[in-house]
Amino acid sequence: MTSPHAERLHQVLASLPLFKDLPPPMRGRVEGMATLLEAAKGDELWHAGDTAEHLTVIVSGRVKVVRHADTGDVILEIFTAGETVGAVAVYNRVPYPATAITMEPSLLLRLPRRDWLDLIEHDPGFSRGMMLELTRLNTALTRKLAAMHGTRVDARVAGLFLSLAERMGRETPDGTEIPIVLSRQEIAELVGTTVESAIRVMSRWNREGLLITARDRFVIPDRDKLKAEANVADEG
Amino acid sequence: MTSPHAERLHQVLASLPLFKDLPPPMRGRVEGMATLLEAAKGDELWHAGDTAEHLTVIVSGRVKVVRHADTGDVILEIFTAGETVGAVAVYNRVPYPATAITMEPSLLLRLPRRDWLDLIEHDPGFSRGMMLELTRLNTALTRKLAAMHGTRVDARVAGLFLSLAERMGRETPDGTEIPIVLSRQEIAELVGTTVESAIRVMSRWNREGLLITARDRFVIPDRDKLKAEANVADEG
DNA sequence: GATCGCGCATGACGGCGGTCATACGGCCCG
DNA sequence: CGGGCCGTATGACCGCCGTCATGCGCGATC
Repeated sequence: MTSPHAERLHQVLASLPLFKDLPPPMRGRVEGMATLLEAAKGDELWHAGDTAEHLTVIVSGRVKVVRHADTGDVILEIFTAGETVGAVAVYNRVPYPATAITMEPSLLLRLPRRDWLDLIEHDPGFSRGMMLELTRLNTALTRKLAAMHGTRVDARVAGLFLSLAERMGRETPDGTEIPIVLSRQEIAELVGTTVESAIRVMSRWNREGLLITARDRFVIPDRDKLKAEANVADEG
Repeated sequence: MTSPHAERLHQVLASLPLFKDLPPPMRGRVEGMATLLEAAKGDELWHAGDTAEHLTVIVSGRVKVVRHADTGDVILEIFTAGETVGAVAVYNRVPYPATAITMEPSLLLRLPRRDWLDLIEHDPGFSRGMMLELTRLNTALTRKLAAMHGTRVDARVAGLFLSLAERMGRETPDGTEIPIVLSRQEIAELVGTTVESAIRVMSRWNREGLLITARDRFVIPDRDKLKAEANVADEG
């Protein structure tokens, strides 16, 4: 029973906020049901249309959820460590409405649908957690939808990085640092434009020192200047 | 106790799918908690940012949920009789993320938050209904988000009316009839464009007989032709 | 009936950004 | 080491559509 895998699972469950407050006996049962999955960068966790049989929790790494459109793909949301992915589809046993792809080497916890439902039914904290997840996703989607429409590409990209700075930024002497790798292609899909347009904006800001692209991170020297850039287009 | 209002409430609850399968004693309790509200066309049920204290169920009429953007408003969704509005916000006691406005004279049922939560907790059908509502909204939003982005205005408008035809269309000898009044302004907000662009598309289709605007309804003589119009732009 | 307001319609203009083409550096792999 | 692939970068073109302006028809209000 103390295989390397089981041992690791035990540690993981103890570290995840979602599980660590669970009463020990219940957590023991979860250990018997869940499985760990290592994924390389770019792996497809599932494809739009697949049936949802497992709840996925991100232990480490990042996962993007992409919706295919005829004119190109759109990244709906980026999820990071500690968050769950695809909860809506799993709960209703509905085909996934979008595709999930890892953006880095990631460690994932997968919990069979039925066991998760049990958990929800017996632990009020779990169902509350799911509702919270749902509302967050919902408001994020509505905000994105509203931002998408009239606003210019510059403004949308600026908004993207400002929200990233808020969610995972770290203050340094040089400015706000966003420790994340994001290809121009992904930036484009996040704000709903083409690669070329994304590149144009990013390289211009690189020249002007507004937003610097480093090897493994982005740096915003002056957040207010970037915010100004976003607002210029707003007042249309 | 049998005031006109109470009498009417009794009838309404018996007719609403959401309540009519409730065990009679429970339904009796609901009658004591809920209130009816008549709203004229254009009334604001609530504004984005308001705290959500009541669940709203549409008895008759239609309600649009609008998100304000600096460049103009976006209609996120249109709800019709039998559907609930704002469930997410009410459940989590979170400020409404968007504004709700009636599109016609409407009759609304309002249920205090706490009573609704009680209902959910004691009637499994209710919680299941809410989850369904949530997923529907979620998938609708993601679809809209994907459609919004590259596609041309023509295609988006065509998509709008095709989905309307599916949701509330009736077949007649003249084609598919959509019994709904929708101003050009509202069409524009639904597909995320300006009034002028919406007008241009609509009047062109009127001339060409693709989509006819009547006094109180729209008519699609040939659904396939409209679908073709939507696809022309797709293959970008 | 005169006036106002609102929704609908149409034209002119200009710019943002999508499309196409080309180029360059880094990395993997034979 | 040379070749192919991918991500990044930059320029040219042009078309969709957002913006502004103007006009018309209809219902409402006095």
